[in-house]
Amino acid sequence: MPEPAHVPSADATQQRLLQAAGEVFAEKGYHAATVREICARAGVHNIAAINYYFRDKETLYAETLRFAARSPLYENLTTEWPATAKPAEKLRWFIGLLVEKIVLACRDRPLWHMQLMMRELTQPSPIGERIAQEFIRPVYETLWAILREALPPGLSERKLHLISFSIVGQCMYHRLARHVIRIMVGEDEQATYDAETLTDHITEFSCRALGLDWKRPGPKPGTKRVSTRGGRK
Amino acid sequence: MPEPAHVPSADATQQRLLQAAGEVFAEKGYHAATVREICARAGVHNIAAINYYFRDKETLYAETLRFAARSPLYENLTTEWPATAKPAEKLRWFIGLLVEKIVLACRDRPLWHMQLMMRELTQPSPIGERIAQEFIRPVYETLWAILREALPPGLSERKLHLISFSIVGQCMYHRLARHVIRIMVGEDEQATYDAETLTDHITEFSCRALGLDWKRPGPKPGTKRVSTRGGRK
DNA sequence: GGGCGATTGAAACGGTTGTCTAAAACATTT
DNA sequence: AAATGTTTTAGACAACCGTTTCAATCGCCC
Repeated sequence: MPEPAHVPSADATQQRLLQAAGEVFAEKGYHAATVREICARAGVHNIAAINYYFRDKETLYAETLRFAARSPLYENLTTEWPATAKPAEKLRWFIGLLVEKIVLACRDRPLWHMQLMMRELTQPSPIGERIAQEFIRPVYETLWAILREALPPGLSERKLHLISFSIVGQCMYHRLARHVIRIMVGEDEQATYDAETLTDHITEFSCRALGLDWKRPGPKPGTKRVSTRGGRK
Repeated sequence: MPEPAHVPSADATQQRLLQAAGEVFAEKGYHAATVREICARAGVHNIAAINYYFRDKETLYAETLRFAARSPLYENLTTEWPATAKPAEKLRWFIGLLVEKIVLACRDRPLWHMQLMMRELTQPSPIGERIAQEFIRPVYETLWAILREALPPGLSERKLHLISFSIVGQCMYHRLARHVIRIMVGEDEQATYDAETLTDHITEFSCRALGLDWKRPGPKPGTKRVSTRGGRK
C-alpha cells in the first residue's frame, strides 16, 4: 500500500482548526462563536483539541487574528515609483489597493481574513488591539507619504489627517456599511460596484477635491464618461 | 405624607430596564450582553423582571432598538429652504446634521442610541433589520434630493449613488472607525475634531469634488484658513 | 380590614458554555 | 517487541446562560 491512506485529513488538524476558527469568529464574533461549532466545521470530532493545540479559546482567537493580519496588502504596499509618476497616479494606485484588498477582498484569499480584521478595527477587543495597530499603521503612512508629496508643503498635519480620513472613509464605507448600501441601491446595482468602478469614482472625487488633475487611465470606450460638473465657465 | 416616599425608583422599573438594556446592548452587543448585568445596572434585584415586563431577551432588544430609532434626526430632516438657498449651503446643512447627530451624538441624548443603531447597520440582525431600514432611508432620500438639485440633470442615478456614498462615507468613518482614528492621530487631536471642524472639512472637500462653490459661513478669525490647493495658475 | 390584581423576591430549572481529566489509539524510536 | 512521546477519544466538570416557578409583598378599591 504505497499511500498512507490514514487520510481523512492530510493537513494537520491544528491548521484546520485555525481555518475553521477564523471563519466562525469572522461570522459571529468572539462571544457568539463556540468551540463546538469550530471543531465541527474543522471536522474534528473532539472539542478538547482546541485546548490541546491552543491553550484557550482566547489564545486561539489571538492566533487567528495574527494569521489574518499577515495580509498580502503589505507585500504590495511598498512600491518603487518611476520618477515621472504623477501624484494623482500614486493616489489612484493606493485607492485601488485599498478597494481591491480590503473592500472587495473575496477572490484571492479566504474572505474571513478581512472580515475578522474589520471586526477588530471597528470594535477592538483587548486581545487583538496591538495586532490591529500594526495592521493599519503602514497603510496610513503610505497614504500620508503620497499626500505630502501631492499637496502644498504649507499644509498642517492636522489637515493632512482629515484629508486622509476623507479618502479612506470613502473606500471603507463600501465595506463597513455594505448592508446599508445594499438596502439603498439594491443587490443588483451593488454587484456592479467592482474594484475598477469604485477606484475610478473615489479617485476622481478625491483628486477633484484636492485640485489634482487626473485622467482615467484607460479610455474604456464602453463606459460613458459622465462629468460631475462641466468645465467652469 | 405629601410625598409617596416609596421611591427607590420614582420612574417605572420598565423604563429603567429599557435604559439599562440599551447601554449594555450598545456596549457589548446582543450576545455578550446578559440579562443579569442589565438588571444590575437598572438597579433591579430580580432577573425575572425582564421576562415579566418584556417577553424575552429578544423582544427587549427589539424594543430597545425601536426606542433608539426614534431619533431627533427626523425632526430636523425636513426643512423649508428659502428660495435663495444655494445647493452648497444645503449640502453643508445636511453634512452638519449627519456629523452632529450621528458622528458626535453624545451631548443632547444618551450616547447608546446611536451606538446601537450603528451596530445594527454594520452587522444587521434579523431582529432589527426592518427598523434599521426605516431609520436610514429618509436620510439618503434627503441627500439625494439635495444632490439632484445641485448637480447637472444628465447625471445617472448610479453615479448619484456613488457620490452620496462618498459624502456619507466621509462622515460615518469618523464614527465607524473612531478607534482607528484615535490610534492614528492620538486622543488629543481627535478631541479637537468637533462638529464644526468636521462639517467644514467634509463640506469643503465634497463641494470641491463636485464643483460647487462654497464659502465658509463664518470667517472665524481664530482659525487660520488653510487652502488645500492654491488658485490654479 | 379584607380581598385582589400588579409587582417583586428568591430559588431553581434545563441547556449550553469553556475547560479539564484520564484512558485509548497512534506513531516513532530503542 | 518493548518503550516512549504524541495525538485522539470519551466523558465529566463547574460556571454561566435565559427562562420558569411560586410564594411574598405592595398598592388600591369595595
